[in-house]
Amino acid sequence: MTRKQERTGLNLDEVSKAIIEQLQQDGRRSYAAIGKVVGLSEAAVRQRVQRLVDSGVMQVVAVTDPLELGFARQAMVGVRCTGQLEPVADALAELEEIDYVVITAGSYDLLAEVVCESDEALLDLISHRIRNIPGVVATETFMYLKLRKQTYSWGVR
Amino acid sequence: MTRKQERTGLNLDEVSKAIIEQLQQDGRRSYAAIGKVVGLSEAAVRQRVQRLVDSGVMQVVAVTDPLELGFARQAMVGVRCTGQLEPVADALAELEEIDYVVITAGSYDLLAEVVCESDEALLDLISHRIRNIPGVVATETFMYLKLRKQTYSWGVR
DNA sequence: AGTGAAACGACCGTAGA
DNA sequence: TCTACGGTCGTTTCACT
Repeated sequence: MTRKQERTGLNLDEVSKAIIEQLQQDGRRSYAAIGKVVGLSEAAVRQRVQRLVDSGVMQVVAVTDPLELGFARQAMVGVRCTGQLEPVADALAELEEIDYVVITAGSYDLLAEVVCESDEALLDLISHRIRNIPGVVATETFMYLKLRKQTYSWGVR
Repeated sequence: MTRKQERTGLNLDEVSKAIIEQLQQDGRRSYAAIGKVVGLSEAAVRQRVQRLVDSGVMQVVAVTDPLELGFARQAMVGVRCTGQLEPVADALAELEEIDYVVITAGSYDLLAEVVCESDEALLDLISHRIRNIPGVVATETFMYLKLRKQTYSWGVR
């Protein structure tokens, strides 16, 4: 029941939401410490986290700041295509400088976020590798000037 | 020295990269287990992780799947403005349905990613709350049809 | 799904190089 | 910035509900 709810995204209970919230604040917080906050034993918290991860609702991962790692150029690239969109999305997804690919409805067929070391690397990526993908007919690039908000707290708020 | 390198994003050493890689695979992996892989003691790994987090290079957090949590509508919204961009970015950042705000150079001044439960919630957000922000003159919405790639592995690849 | 208890392993502070 | 070490706390397993 709760399994089903978690798998289908409906009505995750308050305790699991509270657990997710704790791990959004600090992914290494101990199960025991979380248990004290949410009112559950350590083992119960661990089992719930396990279920949340196994069912694909949540994962605990390291996220890094591209700027701090020397990736000074970021941009969103809007892509217009002919024909099927999935093969183009797949080709974009294979490029290591692209961390995000989504098929959209709107004046672009796909959006891809790119992370590069330099303008030259960005130019090479967009001009040669992206625009040479079969089916791509046009791209438009939105250079990032300043990232203002980035939160991973979906569904808890 | 290495501190400075980490803070400025230049030449994070191979060991720290390996530690980040381990934590990208599993943010809860123990320091001791990471130490075995990267060839360092538990305490050394702990100290390096601490430094990476303190310096803002990395954080370990829970990330959730909006679809699994019942947020069925996602979109990227391109925003055109008059005047200063920062106040508009700030206003967008305050909206809880918006998880990502970036100031860009291109045919939009800002891009914002929105996560909503339903079409009605999305309409209310865009039509009333976003478009009523002072300085916003136009928006364009790209509804997400399918998320194809999302990676947090910047800088390790 | 949850608790409690005991053995084990991880974490943390500190000292020393 | 690393290792070594001891005390404390967290995790794991299991029996039980």
